[in-house]
Amino acid sequence: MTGTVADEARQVPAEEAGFLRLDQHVCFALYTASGLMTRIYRPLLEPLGLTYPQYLAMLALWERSPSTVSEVSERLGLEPATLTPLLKRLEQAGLITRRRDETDERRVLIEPTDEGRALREKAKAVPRDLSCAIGTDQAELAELRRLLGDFIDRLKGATSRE
Amino acid sequence: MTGTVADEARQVPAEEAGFLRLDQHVCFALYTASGLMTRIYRPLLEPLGLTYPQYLAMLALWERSPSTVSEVSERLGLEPATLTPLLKRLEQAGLITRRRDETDERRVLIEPTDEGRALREKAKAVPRDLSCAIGTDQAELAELRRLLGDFIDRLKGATSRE
DNA sequence: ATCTATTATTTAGCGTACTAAACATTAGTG
DNA sequence: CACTAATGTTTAGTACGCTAAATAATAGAT
Repeated sequence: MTGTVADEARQVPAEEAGFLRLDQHVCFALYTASGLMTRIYRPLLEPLGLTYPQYLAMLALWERSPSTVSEVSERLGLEPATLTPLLKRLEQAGLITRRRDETDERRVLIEPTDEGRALREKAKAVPRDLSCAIGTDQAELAELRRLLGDFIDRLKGATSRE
Repeated sequence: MTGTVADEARQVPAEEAGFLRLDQHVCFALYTASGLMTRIYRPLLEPLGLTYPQYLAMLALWERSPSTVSEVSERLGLEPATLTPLLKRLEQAGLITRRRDETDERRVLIEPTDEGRALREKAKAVPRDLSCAIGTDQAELAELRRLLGDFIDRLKGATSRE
């Protein structure tokens, strides 16, 4: 089948190159984990009619609305230019409304519709189904969340300074 | 740790809803960390003329080549349909070659060109610059990588069973 | 040898995700 | 009360990333 990795020296000298190995990259582990995560969410979100980023946006809006595009952008760490088409699709689906703030017409206020709010009830099944699907140890999850939180803070520092 | 609950009641009852909070989602932490990571890589990879996924592909090919599209796909956890256009761009840039395997013409073999191999020398600066940029504790990084590895294994199990 | 099933790659269509630049509104200054 | 600067949103253009379906070649069984 794959022939596995027994003959790894097909290309790499290996004495100096350890740090260019894919497996050494934490970023690759994050990239992989994140991709797998959205892949697992897909079938769980499909009955809600949401993609994974759309689900995140609805989570943010269920917690706090109305919100401006900028607020949602800040919360999710996505550029406004990324959110605008996503929000338009949610509006198209009848889950949110977008309207100019009358007191400051630069802003666009985003708010779930009744239908959008009702969806929240169905969404409650998602975290349950998920933790059931991946059968995860709560303590390990908490530890992972803590480490990721610290790491994210560090990354944010690096992006803002650069 | 609810943290900033000051005005949280704009929308959420909060008694039952803890598990729908954005901050409770490990997937969101992964999503955020992964996004920040590629954002930090961007300026480091720009002088190499690579995007972040292209960098991952080159790492895989520097370790082992020639590889088929499927092998790279398997290694990176990306669908062949995602890789084909990415590889075409790398070919366009003169960094790799794509040719049919003459012994099995179903396969396409991918291999770095001389220029692609030469790029590896310049790439050595990237992990250094990165760890410098985010100034991270090695022990903490190793712990994060270990936890992520376990988590990824669990996720892979979940996707294959579904 | 031909038919079928399998494997491998590509195409088509949708939905993020980014940067840079355009556009619109507001706020501050003379 | 124009003028400029700042703020907020959208558009344009490029590059992932997925699923489903189309295409192509091989391997196995009659």
